[in-house]
Amino acid sequence: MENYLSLLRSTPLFAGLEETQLRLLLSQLHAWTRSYGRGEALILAGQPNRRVGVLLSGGLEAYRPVPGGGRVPITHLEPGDVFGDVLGGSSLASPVTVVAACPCEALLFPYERLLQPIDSPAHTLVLRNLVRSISDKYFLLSRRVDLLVMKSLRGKICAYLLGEAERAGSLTFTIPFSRIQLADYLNCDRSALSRELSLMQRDGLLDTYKSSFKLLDPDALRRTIQ
Amino acid sequence: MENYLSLLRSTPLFAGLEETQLRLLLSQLHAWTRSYGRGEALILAGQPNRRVGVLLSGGLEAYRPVPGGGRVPITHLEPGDVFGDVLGGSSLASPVTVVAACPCEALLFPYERLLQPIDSPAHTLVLRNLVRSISDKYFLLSRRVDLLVMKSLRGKICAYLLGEAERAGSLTFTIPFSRIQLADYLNCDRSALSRELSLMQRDGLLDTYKSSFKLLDPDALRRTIQ
DNA sequence: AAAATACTGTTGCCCTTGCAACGGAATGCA
DNA sequence: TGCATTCCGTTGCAAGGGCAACAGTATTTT
Repeated sequence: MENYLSLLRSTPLFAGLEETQLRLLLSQLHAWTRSYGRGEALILAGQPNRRVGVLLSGGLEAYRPVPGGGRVPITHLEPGDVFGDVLGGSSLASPVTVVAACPCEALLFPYERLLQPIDSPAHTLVLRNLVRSISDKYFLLSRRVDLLVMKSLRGKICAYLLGEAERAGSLTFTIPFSRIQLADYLNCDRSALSRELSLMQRDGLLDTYKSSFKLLDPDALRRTIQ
Repeated sequence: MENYLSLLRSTPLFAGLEETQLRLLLSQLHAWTRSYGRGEALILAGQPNRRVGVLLSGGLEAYRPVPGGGRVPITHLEPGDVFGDVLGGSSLASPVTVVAACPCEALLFPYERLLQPIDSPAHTLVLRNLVRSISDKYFLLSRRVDLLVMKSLRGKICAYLLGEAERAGSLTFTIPFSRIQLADYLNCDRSALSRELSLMQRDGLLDTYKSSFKLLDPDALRRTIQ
């Protein structure tokens, strides 16, 4: 854990803490670290989750299993990202599953510790950070809804790609999805996605090869989603 | 505001506070009350929002405007419900609009006040309540996603009605939507919704008149969503 | 290197569902 | 009471897109 103090201080949850503050807080929170193998679940949908975690190394995938075997990808998690925070306090079953995309290490601590009566400025700060972190997750999910409610497949694709371009700050970018994953993300059929991407290339809207995209006419894309 | 102290003490945000604590906290938070006329917006999508509100009387509608003129209903708010909490801290534009469904009164206070360094147990408690409140909103949105990703219209309807039946604790219940609103909520065409409901009645799955529903074969509904 | 597996593009079929138009019922306004 | 408006169910039409099957390429395994 010592090796990760500087990483932790740059995470959304522990931002703003001095190293000594952080060290003390971690012991107060009864935090520990654990390793996970590829494919191992850190949070399992359908089961309550009473811990907060911060990813220290590796990568995680968060998705929502849907009845019928499908899955709705939520997000990728990278070192420094927080997970389990949204489930806090509630003893309800988690709606999401979080699995290790590769061998990982994570910092964990019981959620109650965070919500216990507060006795230090550091604790206060972290609680405020927690609020921010959960809000961010809400916004992320909210953006998913934007895609899901688009009436046409092309609309979904346009909205998604424009968002990615904006995030990348460039019209040429790489998405973190394979075709299959992207189809899951957009909640559409894989072959239909391939077909529509082909048509969009034919229409001169974009170029794509594997996970690389180049938007040739972003204004046209914007028009199709109005 | 005095009239509403007991209501406030029963809200998710102020639960657990003594009356004197609450009175003091409200002044520390610089809280005030305001009235809104029917149709007036309390939060406007696209604009930042720096306040938290608690509805004291009347009713609110929260929805997400989507490019193209449509809207995605999020939830109804009733007295005691909190709004604006998810936007907290962030100065980003709000993704949701909250409007008064009828003449309303609301308690309001600046978000920063909540997040300022904490000096009282009451403040701590409210902050913990805030975390819970935001989490609940996340779960609510998450349930929306469950409906939106269903592949067939009948699946959406089944999932929605089963959820409402569970909430009501009965197979006979009334939904808080008109047909048009329900179509918006399920993100489908109104006439297609009417058609499918007719077919489901023909199939002996349910009875419906206006906003009243009676599920005749809940197991069959469960099977269709698998 | 060969074989097996996974990923992606292509295409035909056809069902679901969005769309538009219409009529009747209900509600609100004058 | 009469008129205007809104809401809801019905239906014909067209097409968007899900589904399945197949082929080609990339990747992994033995």
